[in-house]
Amino acid sequence: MNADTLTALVTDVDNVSLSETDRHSKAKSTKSNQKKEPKLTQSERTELSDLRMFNATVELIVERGPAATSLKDVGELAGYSRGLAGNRFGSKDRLFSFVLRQLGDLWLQQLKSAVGQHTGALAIERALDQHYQFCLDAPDYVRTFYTLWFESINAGSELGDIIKGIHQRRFQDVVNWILNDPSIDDSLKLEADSIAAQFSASVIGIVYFWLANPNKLDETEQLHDGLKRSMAMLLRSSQN
Amino acid sequence: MNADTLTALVTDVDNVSLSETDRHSKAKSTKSNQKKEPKLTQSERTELSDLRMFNATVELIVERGPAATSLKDVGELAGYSRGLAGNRFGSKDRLFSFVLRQLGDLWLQQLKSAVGQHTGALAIERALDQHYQFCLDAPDYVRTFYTLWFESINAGSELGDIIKGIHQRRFQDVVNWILNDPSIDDSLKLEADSIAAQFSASVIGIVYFWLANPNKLDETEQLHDGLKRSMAMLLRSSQN
DNA sequence: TTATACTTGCTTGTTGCAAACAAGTGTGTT
DNA sequence: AACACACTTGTTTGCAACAAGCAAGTATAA
Repeated sequence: MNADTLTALVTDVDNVSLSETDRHSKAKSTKSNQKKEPKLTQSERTELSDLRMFNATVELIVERGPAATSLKDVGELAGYSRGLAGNRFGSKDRLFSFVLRQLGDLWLQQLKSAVGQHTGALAIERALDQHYQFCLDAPDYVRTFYTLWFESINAGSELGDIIKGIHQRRFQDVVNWILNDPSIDDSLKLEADSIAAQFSASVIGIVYFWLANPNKLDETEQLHDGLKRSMAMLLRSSQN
Repeated sequence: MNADTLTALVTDVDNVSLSETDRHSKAKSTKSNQKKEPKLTQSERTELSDLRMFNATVELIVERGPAATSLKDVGELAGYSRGLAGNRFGSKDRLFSFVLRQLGDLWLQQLKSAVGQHTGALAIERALDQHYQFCLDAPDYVRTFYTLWFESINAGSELGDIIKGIHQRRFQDVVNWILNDPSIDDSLKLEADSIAAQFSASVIGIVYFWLANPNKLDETEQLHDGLKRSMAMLLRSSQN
């Protein structure tokens, strides 16, 4: 419910970033009010606090990692009491799930629009370009997203399921790009699953590299380009 | 110091696994003793407790993940008091560092011996075969290793440095395989770094897939094979 | 409009647990 | 015996989780 509104708010902004001032102007837009008299409805209040805690969580995860991010700090950095984050989300895990879901939706949506109606190698190229662009435009979001992604491998938490879902949707997109491309040989389409799996794995590997080497943007771009070329090669060849 | 002895102990075993019975027989091998009278030297005692805690940590991490693995549980599962793990290693982070280092050394050593004196695509093929074999032979070790690997991305801990070292060594190996292979074109050797980076990233991605889908061994093998083929293709082509 | 009952966002108090450290006990060592 | 070192036990601190309470928004009726 509120999650949608938050996503809308986030994606509203062209720049794919959301600063404190943005939020303020948004809050004041309902009426021209002075220092203290927001007069927000209840749902607006939760929306605002959700958004603030979302941003606080991203900030803290980028800064210290998820393990060192406490519910107390999230609440207080967001401008509330120590208890709000826990009260709202029930557990640290569910807070992270919330954040991950927001980011995942934003992500898939952006990717989809970047690819458009393209298929085959071209679709893959567009997706990889957008993927790299994301690392430039919203590094905090990408870092938070994949940090949570990687951390939840063995956690047996709710996070794992969400990630599986996101991964599955992404994987299926790639399969469809291959299957729907008329220029790709039928013999290759039989291996669409396998090819998509290889692509997905490589993307994960590249993201890991970027997370571990945030300063090496050149190499990160090279990896994206290299994967583009490898995939193009793969999709061009008709032999087994 | 003791780390070496432990590694020796672990690698001693052909099967690359270390069960409770193994440990027991090892302990008893010093003398034919009854139920209670080990008469171990001090260094043997620490070696034994290190080993037991190593195994306990692996078991708990595989079972619950690192976050839910407490120093208390490690100590007690290893057959000691709640405090030993903390006392020995100082912190949870350093315990994990210890475990990671053991596994990393074992790993690199096995890889190296599997590759032997081969170079180029053949070396890569051998390495990937060994890599997959590891997932079959010692899944708990591999899982623990990479779980810690992934978890420590943003942790700002000692783990990160160890991982960087392991990664660097592995990366350099691949570069050397390419540079030392006479059948590879010089123009490609100029890109050895880039190619090795792509390979490393793909391996990480594949491991991630396996961690997330421990049951999908067929697909995991396919991914290994696919990467082999991609690398062979890449190393055969002389064009840019 | 204003009074009253209800809902809900948010805060504060409390408990249990784990990490970290300090101080102690007992076992090999010289 | 005296020492050193492996190991245990006691204590502190901080966080997650939960519960109870407060305050602000919302609905209904006069």
